[in-house]
Amino acid sequence: MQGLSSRAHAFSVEALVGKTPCKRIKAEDCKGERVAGSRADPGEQETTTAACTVIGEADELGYSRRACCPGVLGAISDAPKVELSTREELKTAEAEKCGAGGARVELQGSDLWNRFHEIGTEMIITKAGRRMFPSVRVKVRNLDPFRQYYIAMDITPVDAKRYRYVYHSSQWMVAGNTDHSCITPRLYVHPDSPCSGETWMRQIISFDRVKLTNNEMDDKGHIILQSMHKYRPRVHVIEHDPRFDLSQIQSLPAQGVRTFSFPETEFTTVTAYQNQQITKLKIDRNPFAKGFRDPGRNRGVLDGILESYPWRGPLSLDFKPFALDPQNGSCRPPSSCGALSSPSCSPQSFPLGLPCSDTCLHSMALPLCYKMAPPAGVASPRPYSVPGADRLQEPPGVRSLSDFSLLPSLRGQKEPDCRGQCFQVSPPGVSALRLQGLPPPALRHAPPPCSLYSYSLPVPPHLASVTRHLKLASGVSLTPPDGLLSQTPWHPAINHCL
Amino acid sequence: MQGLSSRAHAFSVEALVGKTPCKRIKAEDCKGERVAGSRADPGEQETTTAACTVIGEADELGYSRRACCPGVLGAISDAPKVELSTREELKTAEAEKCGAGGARVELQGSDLWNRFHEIGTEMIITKAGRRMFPSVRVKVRNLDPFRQYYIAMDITPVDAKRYRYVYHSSQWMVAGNTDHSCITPRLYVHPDSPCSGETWMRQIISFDRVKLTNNEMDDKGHIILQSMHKYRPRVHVIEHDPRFDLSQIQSLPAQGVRTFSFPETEFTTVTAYQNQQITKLKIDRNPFAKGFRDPGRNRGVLDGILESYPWRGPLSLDFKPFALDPQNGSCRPPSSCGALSSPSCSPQSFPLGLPCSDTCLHSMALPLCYKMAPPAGVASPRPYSVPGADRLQEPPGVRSLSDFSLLPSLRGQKEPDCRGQCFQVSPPGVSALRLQGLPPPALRHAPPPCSLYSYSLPVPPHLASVTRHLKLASGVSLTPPDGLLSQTPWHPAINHCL
DNA sequence: AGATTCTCACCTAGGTGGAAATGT
DNA sequence: ACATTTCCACCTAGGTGAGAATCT
Repeated sequence: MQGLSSRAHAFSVEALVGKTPCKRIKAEDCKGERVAGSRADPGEQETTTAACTVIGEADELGYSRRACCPGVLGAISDAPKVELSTREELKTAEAEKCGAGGARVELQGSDLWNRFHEIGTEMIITKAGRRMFPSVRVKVRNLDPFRQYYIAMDITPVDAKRYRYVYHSSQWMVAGNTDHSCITPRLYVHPDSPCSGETWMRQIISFDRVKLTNNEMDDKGHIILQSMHKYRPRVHVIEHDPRFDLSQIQSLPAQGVRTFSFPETEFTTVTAYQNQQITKLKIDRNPFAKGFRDPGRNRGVLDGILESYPWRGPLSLDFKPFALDPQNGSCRPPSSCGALSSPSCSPQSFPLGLPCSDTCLHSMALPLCYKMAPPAGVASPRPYSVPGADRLQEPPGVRSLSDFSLLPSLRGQKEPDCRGQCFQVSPPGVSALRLQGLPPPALRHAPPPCSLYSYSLPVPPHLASVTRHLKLASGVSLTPPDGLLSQTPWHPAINHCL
Repeated sequence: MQGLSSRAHAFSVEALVGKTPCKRIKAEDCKGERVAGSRADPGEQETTTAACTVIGEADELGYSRRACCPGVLGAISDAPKVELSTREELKTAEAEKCGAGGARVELQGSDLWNRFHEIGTEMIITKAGRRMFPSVRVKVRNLDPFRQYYIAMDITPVDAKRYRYVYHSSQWMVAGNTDHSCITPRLYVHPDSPCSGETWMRQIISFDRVKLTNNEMDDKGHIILQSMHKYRPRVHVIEHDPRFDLSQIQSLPAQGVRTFSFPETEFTTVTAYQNQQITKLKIDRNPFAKGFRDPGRNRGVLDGILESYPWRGPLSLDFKPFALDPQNGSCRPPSSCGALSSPSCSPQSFPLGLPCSDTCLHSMALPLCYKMAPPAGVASPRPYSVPGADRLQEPPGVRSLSDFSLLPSLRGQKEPDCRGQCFQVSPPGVSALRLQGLPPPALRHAPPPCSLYSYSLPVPPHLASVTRHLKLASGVSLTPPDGLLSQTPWHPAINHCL
């Protein structure tokens, strides 16, 4: 708890008691203003949720025709409201097919979105721009493999209300009205655009790099939102008409656009987190917030040394072959590995039995592998995160070996969007390759399931630095502590004494 | 010198004596095999060099028709040879116009390329893939603004020889023959492709993220080369025919391709640097090798403390508004600032008069500005590096205010290629914005030339860690040293005592 | 003996929430 | 009172050459 903001800590007591599902104002239908669309129907797709709004195909009215006042396009405060069902029900909702043979978009990571949604998702907005967490990731189906498409995202207001968080009751309350009508929502075109339907469908399309800002004068292309308002992202699939140059596309064309939104991606914009449960979940799941996870905070040097000690003897954890889902802050075994642990957890969460963030182990099942020297031929490639790696339940046929028959071409990676798939987990080339449909041979040729890459146990930098520079200053090599800290402490060659 | 490899140090003595221009085997003309092309003519374009080879326009023979044996396409060992002239002469060479109204490609950073070329450029290749340094960056002119183009790069053998570096004479000698004819060179398509001529021409097109590998089984899309061979990169401008889907382009189309190469970008592949002068120049200029620059290496804690002391009193250097050219490892003032220094240099290079890497100050002219609190409205945006920022002599009209009249659209940035311009210097959004042609308001509204963003003086991590964690361990705040180290040591609020 | 691979310390670059400071 | 901004420690991610180990 010490990692949470003192304000939230002081005022949001009720939020801490049990599951206390935040009494949210409302959860809306996906139905937009003048566009055809209907609420998502539950289906069998395990972890995806989609609500569909069609522009262009089912309704020839173009977005751009209404762009004079697009700010309220998504405002659906007067539309029929639907109370959110439980997480389990939402999890099985499925994207409705939009027109015969039309594109189908499935939200990836809906588990995580739903965990936030239950509490009441908040997104920080800053003047400089802040990424979303979770970010919007989708899978698209039913595209024409040979057509070119743009895929884009925007964020529309859920209503015309301003909200205020009441700490005493852990609730968001309406605090006033807002006129969004003069604000043109910015369209974020996915950097891979344009791209063939085949390529889009082969990858997870990620909007990781979208940034939100409250700076109305923003010139960096970020999505401009107002703080303390409710919004929902939308994903647009835009057929590329070769007659027009859409490379500078700034608003949706009048035709050939299919729009999708997902109720669980609704969020409230804030400049500082209001609900402490949100803070906690963000810290637990966002890899970049790892520094705020409980066990590691504010420790002294001695604590650090103790925690860094290789308690399990001369072995280091081998996580590399596991697909790390950065959106979850956790990793999963690529095949049939059993056992337990996560690089997200501090070392002492295992044998020392110290407390670990509540969410940090919940989905983890990693083996404690003994360190093995990586074979020369496969040491360098980093983990290969298969599209849908956070979806263990992905239908196996989705990515058959035949998908890998294409030769890799050197299409420059549009990174580090990683073509939407890996978010700085796999190296750029790996994802580019994936885009091209060719897996590393290590995967094509049945990789040993629990092997072989040494995971760099996060050496607390203070320890490394302290020991290293005490050494430097004194001219004396403090071999034992340095040994404790190195990734391969028993390796005779690593103590470079200066 | 202590940073250099012991082998090079031991054997390459001759290379250390004065300028000793490496007696290179040969420097070749740009003329390729069966394609029209001619050598670059010197011109008035200050720092760019280009040799041009045309495929498609002037010669309808397509690359792909000869792709059965493309490995030797670029082999020009039998072509007329031209001794390289001095750096100054090369600097003024200009890209020849390829056909009436045809594209013109200019190499950016030819200064740096030439410095390497004089010595004999080496590029490390590894199994995992290694970036090039310098990387290929070009500016394209004379495109049809309204047409779509792909821009791609490949690397072709200069000859069919294998080389060996003779340390005693600091020379590369032929060590055997090689048959490249069976190897299809991989085509790296710039990630921004396809793009309108207008957009291509507005940016510097960078191939920063290209990686070279010696792994013939590479599946990550890197360019596969053989070690100890000579190569030269080529840049291709490919007209996009909307009738064909080039999104999976793997080899050059038969028509509509213009190919350019630059003599000074020739290099020899190595797995470890052979010529110590190359090592030194790489370390001096590549920001990622900063850790190997002389002054900072292998210092004790006391040295570090001394060096970190703000000798010029309570002021911190303000570098942020200066365009940092990562390819040069140096920065330049955006306007008329005088004075001197570079973030590449350790602080003590100024008042202490300690030795500094020879190249690290040579082009620098930075003012010592007193720290000013950044105005709230402009603090967040990072420095705005204008295309051609490493070209002070860029014709001013190249980027007039009228270029900035476009509205920024939210085209997702294809980063961190930074659309070729900034290489992780400016934030992605800034470069995206730049792409869209709209500068930050701070620039539109006449920014004070020498102001205002605090540059994070590189606090030696050992010092920060030592003081921080001694504090943590003892519970005592070591205010003075911490004050010395913090970015704003005189600010009362930054000493967070834990 | 020479070429290659591997691990490392040390960088760049930038994404987190906390907490103090600052608006409003 | 509360919203916002700023700065910071602490992360992730990954690009360097050095140097030892290993391969050929």
